[in-house]
Amino acid sequence: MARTRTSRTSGSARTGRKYDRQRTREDILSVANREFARKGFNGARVDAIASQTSTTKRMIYYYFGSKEKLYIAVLERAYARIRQAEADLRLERMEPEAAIRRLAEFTFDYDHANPDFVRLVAVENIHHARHLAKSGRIRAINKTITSTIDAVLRRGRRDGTFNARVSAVDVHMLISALCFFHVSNLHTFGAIFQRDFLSPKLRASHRRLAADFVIHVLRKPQARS
Amino acid sequence: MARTRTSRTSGSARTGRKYDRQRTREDILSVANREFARKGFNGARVDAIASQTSTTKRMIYYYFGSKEKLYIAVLERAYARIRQAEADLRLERMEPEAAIRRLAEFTFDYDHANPDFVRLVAVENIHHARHLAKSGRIRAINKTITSTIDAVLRRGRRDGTFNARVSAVDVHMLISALCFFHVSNLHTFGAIFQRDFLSPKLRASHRRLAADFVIHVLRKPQARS
Amino acid sequence: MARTRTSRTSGSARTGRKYDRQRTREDILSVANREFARKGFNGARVDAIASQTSTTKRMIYYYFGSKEKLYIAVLERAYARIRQAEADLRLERMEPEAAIRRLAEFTFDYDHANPDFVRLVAVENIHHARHLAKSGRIRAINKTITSTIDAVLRRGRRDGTFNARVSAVDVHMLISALCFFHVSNLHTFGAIFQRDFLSPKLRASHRRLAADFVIHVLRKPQARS
Amino acid sequence: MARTRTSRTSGSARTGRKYDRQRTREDILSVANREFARKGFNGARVDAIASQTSTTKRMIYYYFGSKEKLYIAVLERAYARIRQAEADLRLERMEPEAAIRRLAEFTFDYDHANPDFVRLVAVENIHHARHLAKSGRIRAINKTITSTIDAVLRRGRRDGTFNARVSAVDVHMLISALCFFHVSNLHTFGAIFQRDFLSPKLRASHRRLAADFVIHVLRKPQARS
DNA sequence: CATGAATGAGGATTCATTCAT
DNA sequence: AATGAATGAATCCTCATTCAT
Repeated sequence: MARTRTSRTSGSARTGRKYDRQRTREDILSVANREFARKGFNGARVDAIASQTSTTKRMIYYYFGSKEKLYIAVLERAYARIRQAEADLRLERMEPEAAIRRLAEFTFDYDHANPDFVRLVAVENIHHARHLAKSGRIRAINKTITSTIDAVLRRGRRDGTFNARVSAVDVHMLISALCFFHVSNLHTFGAIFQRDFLSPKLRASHRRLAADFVIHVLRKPQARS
Repeated sequence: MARTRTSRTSGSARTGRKYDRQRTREDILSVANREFARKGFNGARVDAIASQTSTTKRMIYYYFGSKEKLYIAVLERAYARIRQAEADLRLERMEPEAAIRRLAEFTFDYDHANPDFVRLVAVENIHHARHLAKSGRIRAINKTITSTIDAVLRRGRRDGTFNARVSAVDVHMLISALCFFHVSNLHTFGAIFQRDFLSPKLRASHRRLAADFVIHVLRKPQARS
Repeated sequence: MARTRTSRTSGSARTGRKYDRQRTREDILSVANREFARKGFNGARVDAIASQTSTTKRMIYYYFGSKEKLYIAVLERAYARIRQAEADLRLERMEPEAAIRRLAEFTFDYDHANPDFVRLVAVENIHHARHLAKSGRIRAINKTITSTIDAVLRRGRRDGTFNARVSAVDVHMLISALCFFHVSNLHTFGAIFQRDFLSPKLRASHRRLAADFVIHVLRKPQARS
Repeated sequence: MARTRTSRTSGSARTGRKYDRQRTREDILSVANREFARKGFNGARVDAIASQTSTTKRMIYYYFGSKEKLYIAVLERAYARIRQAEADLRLERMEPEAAIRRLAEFTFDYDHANPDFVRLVAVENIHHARHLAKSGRIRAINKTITSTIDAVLRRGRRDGTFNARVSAVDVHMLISALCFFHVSNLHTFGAIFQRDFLSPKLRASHRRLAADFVIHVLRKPQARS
C-alpha cells in the first residue's frame, strides 16, 4: 500500500509507460543501497551504481541531484523499510513479554536477512550521522518504533511483568545492540577467530541470547543484588 | 620487543637521532588511525594524514608502501593495543566471576575511551575484513584473548560457578556486542532519538547491564525457562 | 508596429489570451538580458533564465531555438531600445551645440541607468562581436544614430559653430567612450581604488567633463596648438 | 630584474634543469591570459589552456589549485605588467604637462598593443570584480600609478599649469576611459559601422584625442563657464 | 637514507539540447 | 501550439602513487 507506482499524472502513466519514474527511482535506490553498504559513502562510485541500473548516471543526477542526496534517499528508504516491517508485527495485540521477545527475534532475523541495512547504518555512523541529521524525514520515520515499544512497556508494567527502570529507547537500543553486532562485526570476528557465524546452530543460539537479554533486563527484579 | 632490529642498525641512531624511525612510524600510525577511523578507508586522505604528521606524504610511502598497507599497519596496532591492555588486567589472578565482570567492565570502558578503535573495526567490517584477512599478525595477536577467557571459564566450571554451554569465543563476542554498539552506533541513535548516550548516568547503567548479563549467562542454570 | 502580425493570428488571442506570445517573449528577453549581462554568454545558464521567467526552459527553446539565438535577440532588443530612446530626443529640433550636448548627457545618463546594456555590449566585445555580426537587423537598427548626428553636424558646420574635421561616427564614438567606461569599468576601479564611482557628485562631474569635451572638439578651432 | 628564474633551491635548478618551475608557470599564465581574455572566465576551458601549454592540465592544478586561482594569478600578472611598464616611463623626470601627455599616449599604445589585457579587465568587470576583490596583491600593485600621477599633478599645480579640481584617480580614469574603449569596443563598433578602427590614420587621431582630453581637463581654466 | 616535484587515471557534476508526445 | 521528461558530451577537479635525484 502507499507507493502506488506512477500515481502522479505523468504522460507515460497514461500511455505505454515507456518510462516509469517510480520503478526507475526504486531501481536506483536498491542498487545504491547495496553499493553504499558495501563500499561506504566515499568508496561507492556513482558510475558503478549507474552501470548496475537500467538507467544512466545522468538519470541518477536527474532524479537525486547529487551523490549525497542519493545516499540520504537510500538511508530514508532503509529506515522506512525496517520500521514498516516492525509495524507489520502487530505487537500491540500480543502479551507484553511475548511482544518484546517477538520484536527481538524479528530484529535479529531482519538484520541477518538484510546485512546491507546493517552496514549502511554502520557507514552512516562512521560519518557521525552527518547525512542522517540533514533528513528530517528519518527522524519522523523512526518515531513509530519507540512509541510502539512504549505502549508494550506500559502494559507490561501495569500487569506487573516489567520493571519501570528501562525506557522505550533503552529497549530499542538493547535489542539493536545484540542483533546488530552479529551482523555488523561478522567479518572481523570471522577473520580473526575463523569461526562460521552464519551456521544455523550458532545463529539460533545468538538469537536466543538476544531475546533473553532484553527480557532479563525488563523483568521485575527478583532478589538481584 | 622484536622491533629493535631496524632502530639499532639505523644510521640516524648513531648520529644523534635526527630521524627516529620508530617515533616517525608511530606518529604516522597514530594520525592515520584517527583519519581512517573518522573517514573510512576511502574517505581517508593520504594528504590529510601527511599534513597532520611531522613528516611528509612521501615518507608515508617510504615507510608503509601504500595506503592499504598503512591501513593494515594501523589495524594491527589497534588490535595489539587492546589485547595488551586486556593482558594487563591479570584476569588469571582473579576469581572466575570477578574476572569476567572485570573484563566486561574493562571492555565497556575501553570502547568508550577509544571510539576510534571501535570505528576502525566498524570500517574494516564495511570492507568485509578484506584487509584484516591479509594480515597473519592480527590473527596471532588475537589469540591471547580467547585463551585467557578460556582459562577463566575452565576455572569457573571446575569450581561450579559457570555452566559449560558457553565457549570463550562466545563470551568474547557477547561482551564485545554489549559494549561495542553503544559506541559504534552512538551517532545514528543520537541523531534519531536526540538522546545523549554519553551522559554518565546512562553510561553507568549500560555498563552494569552488560556485565550483569554476561555473568547471568555464564552462571549455572537455576530454573530458567 | 509591425509586430502585430503574430499576435493577431495566434489562437490564444481568440481564446481569451491564456498565452500571450509577445508578453512571454518579452518576459524571456528581459530576464535573459539581465542574465547575459551579469554572467556573460557562457556564464549565463538557460536554466537560470527559465526559472526567473513565467515560462519554462522548454519554451525558451520553443521561441528562440537556442541559447545563442536568444542571446542575439537580446542584443537586438538592447540596441533597438537605446536607438529608440535617442530618436525620442528630437535632436533635429535643437540648436547644433545644444543637440550634441544633449546627446552626450543623454548617453551618459542612459549608460548609468542601464548598466546591463553596457555590460551586454562589453560581453559581446569579449566575443569579438561574433554574434552581432550574424544579425543584419542590428546593423540596420544602428543606422539611425549616425545619420541623426550627421544632420546635426551638417547644420553646425553650416552655421559656423562646428569644424569639419570630425565625422558623425567619430562623435558617436567619442561620446560613447566618455560615457561607457564609467559604467563598464566601475567594478575594477571600485575594487582597486576603493572609490565610489556612483556618488552623485562624481557622476555629475564626469557627466560635465564628457559633454564639455565633445563640444570642445567640435568647436571651430580658436588658436589651439 | 627580479623574477630571476629558479632562484629558489629546487633540485632541478642545481642540475640539468629538466623542469623549470618559473618558466612553466609563466607559460601557463601566458596561455591562460589569452584564453580568459578571449572566452571569458566561464567560456575559458582548462583543457584548452593545457593543450596550448608545454605541460598538462594536471600541472595547472598542481601549480594554481583551481581555475579561479589561475584566473586571479593571470589578473595579478596583467596588472603588474602594465604598472611596471608605466613605471619605466620615468614620468617624474618630465615636465608636468609632457608627463601627462606621455602617459596618455603610452596608455593608448599599451591598450592597442595588448588587447588581451583590455579584454581581461572587461571580463573581470562582467564578474563585478569579484575575483579581483579576493586578491590583496592587485590593490597593492595598483598603488604605484596613482602615486606617480599624484606627484606629477602636484608639480603641475605648483608651477601653475594644472588646476586643483582633478585628483590622481580622476586623471587615471580619464586616460583609461578613452584609451580602453577604443580597444574594448573595437568589435561592436567595427561590426555595426563597418569601419576599420585599426587603420593607422584613425588610431593616430584617437590617440591625439585621448591626450588632448586629459590635458584639456587639467589645464587652468581660461574663461570657461 | 630521504625527499621535492610531478602525474595518469578516474570521479562527481553540469549544461545545452532533444525526445516524444 | 505547447510541454514534461530525458540525456550525451563535456567540465572542473581529486587522489594515490611514482619519478628522479
